[in-house]
Amino acid sequence: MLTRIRYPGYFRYHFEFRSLRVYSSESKPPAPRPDIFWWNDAINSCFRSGQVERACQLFEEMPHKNLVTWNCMISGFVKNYKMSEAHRIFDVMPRKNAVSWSVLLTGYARCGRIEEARHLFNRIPERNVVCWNSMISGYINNGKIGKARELFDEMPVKNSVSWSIMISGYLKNRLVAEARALFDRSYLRSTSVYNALMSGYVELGCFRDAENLFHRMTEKDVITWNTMITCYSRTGRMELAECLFDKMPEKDIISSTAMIYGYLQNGNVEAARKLFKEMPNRDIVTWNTMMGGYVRNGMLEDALRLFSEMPERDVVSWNTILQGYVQQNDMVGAYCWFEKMPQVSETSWNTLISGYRSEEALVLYCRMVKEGFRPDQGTLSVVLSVCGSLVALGWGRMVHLYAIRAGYEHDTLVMSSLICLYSRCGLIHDGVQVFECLLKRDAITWNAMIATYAYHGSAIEALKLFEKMIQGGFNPDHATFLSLLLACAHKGLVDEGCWYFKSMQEDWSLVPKPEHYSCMVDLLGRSGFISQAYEFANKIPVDSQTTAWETLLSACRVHGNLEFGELAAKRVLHAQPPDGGMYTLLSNIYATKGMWENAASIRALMKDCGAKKETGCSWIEVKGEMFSFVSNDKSNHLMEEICQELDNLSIIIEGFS
DNA sequence: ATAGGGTTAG
Repeated sequence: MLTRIRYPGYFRYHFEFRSLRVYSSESKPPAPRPDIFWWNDAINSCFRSGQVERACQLFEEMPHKNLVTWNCMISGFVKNYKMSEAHRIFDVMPRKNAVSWSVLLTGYARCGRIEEARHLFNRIPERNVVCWNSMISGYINNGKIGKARELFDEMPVKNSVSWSIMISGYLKNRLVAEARALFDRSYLRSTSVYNALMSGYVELGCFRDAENLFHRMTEKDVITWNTMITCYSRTGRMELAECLFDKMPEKDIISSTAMIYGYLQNGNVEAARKLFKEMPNRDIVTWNTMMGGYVRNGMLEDALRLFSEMPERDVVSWNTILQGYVQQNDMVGAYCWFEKMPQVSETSWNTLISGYRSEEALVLYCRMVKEGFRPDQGTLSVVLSVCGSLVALGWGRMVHLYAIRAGYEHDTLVMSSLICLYSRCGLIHDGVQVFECLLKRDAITWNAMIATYAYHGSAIEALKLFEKMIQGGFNPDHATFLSLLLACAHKGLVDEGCWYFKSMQEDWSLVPKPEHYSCMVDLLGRSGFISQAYEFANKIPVDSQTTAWETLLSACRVHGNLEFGELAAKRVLHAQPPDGGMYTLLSNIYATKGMWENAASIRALMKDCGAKKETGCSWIEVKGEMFSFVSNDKSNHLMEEICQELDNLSIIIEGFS
């Protein structure tokens, strides 16, 4: 039950919204003549909503300007990525203070022009703490942690913000030991310094450290509580999140949104919906969270309803719905939606491309470049994974070259996708080479390499690499354990698999997802532990059980287990639409037991409900062109030669075995 | 009251 909730963020937003409405009208400011504060406020509002021209117009019109007015102009231009205008104002302003310098400096740092920022810093006549903090933060955001530390040690007076910046800087670079050491010798420990360390721990997956810190803190503010709630909700531990949520003295919009996110992540749509409805005020992120949850839970209709109800939408809202269409495999719908979007971002393109598992994805990628968008890490990663599922090695290598040229040679996301591509194409060694050459690694790259070994049946290599990952101080996540379980399943390492399944929960506080349970069903089923596998399948939330039952059914087929085979089949065949492959499996189980009548009746049933076994299809890329083949397909004019070559290959392969 | 640095939700 929610009691009083305060939503300061909302009120601020609402106020800004009303201000915008007033200032965006073409009419002159109302009488009596507004004072200088009014003008400055108006200029800020215009800049915040991207109305740069209007802000300049007000600046020209205002009768008297003060130092703050000039600083507002610099800040406004910086916010709108207009550095040359910002610098021009800075040059011509009659008087400057520390604010003027630090605003401009921060602007340059945010554009990646860190040298220019440093040049400005050197010229500041009287530097205060904020100037120093701005420069240090600039270095950190540009990946220069060493420079940041140098300056940090040099600065004559530090405040608690300085410590926060430096500690979270180390954590952004995964340097946990350095962050901890700095925290230990920090003499100014405000709540926000604790918060910086705690949120860094959460970000890196050091949940135990975050928890310990949380319990040690005597003065907690809203951010402290929210950070810990986020930690629990991201890791699916909703009972703990609920406990904190109920206990915290003052909830805000962020607390509720974090809870909603957690509920949705766990598929608990009802709890999320309830909380969402109870919230007296929402800002736009809350709506997007709720919508994203609907989409992830396959409820596009509900997401669309919310989309139409929400008072204001941003590009994330549009992208979320786009993701919904893509997830439902409705690419016609996705494309129509994409065309309707008032504004698209790189993410929109990436989402659309990711939906196409065919050459169309590559065509779209070309169009994206042609329309002036710069492929980012997400794009390259998506395109590489499409190449992977097409086993289009030629295309993949081309994208690899582009990635190097565009400066993504050491990007962990892009390189991980490349490793996966090579893995899909069977070139494990090429993947290893990419992995070895990386300047830095993260959980994603480790996962990619572990998955490679897992998929190729090199279970021992996968498990060894996992050990190295842990020794390197990286925290495994859901994907890591999925690969490990898969590796164990392939090799029939039942004990090891069970051990990892336990460890992921007990040592790493990860709540298994349906796919982990499915993997356990596979692991146990393949090795003939059919009844244990059955128990695992029953632990999966009903909506996500189907795959597990399919897995169990095929295990029953292998081990000729009729009793559980029928049980599993019953569950699978309830699923819509009817799946021909499953009927075939069950019928085969009957057949191997000599129960021909049952087998025949299943075949008849299959015919009745119109289920067909999906036709198998394979394809190959030759010199950039894709050729696909289905059974009994004679359309390729080289079919005779192809069959001849296949015969030759079969002879060679048999010679090996 | 209006301008600058850090930590929390998609």
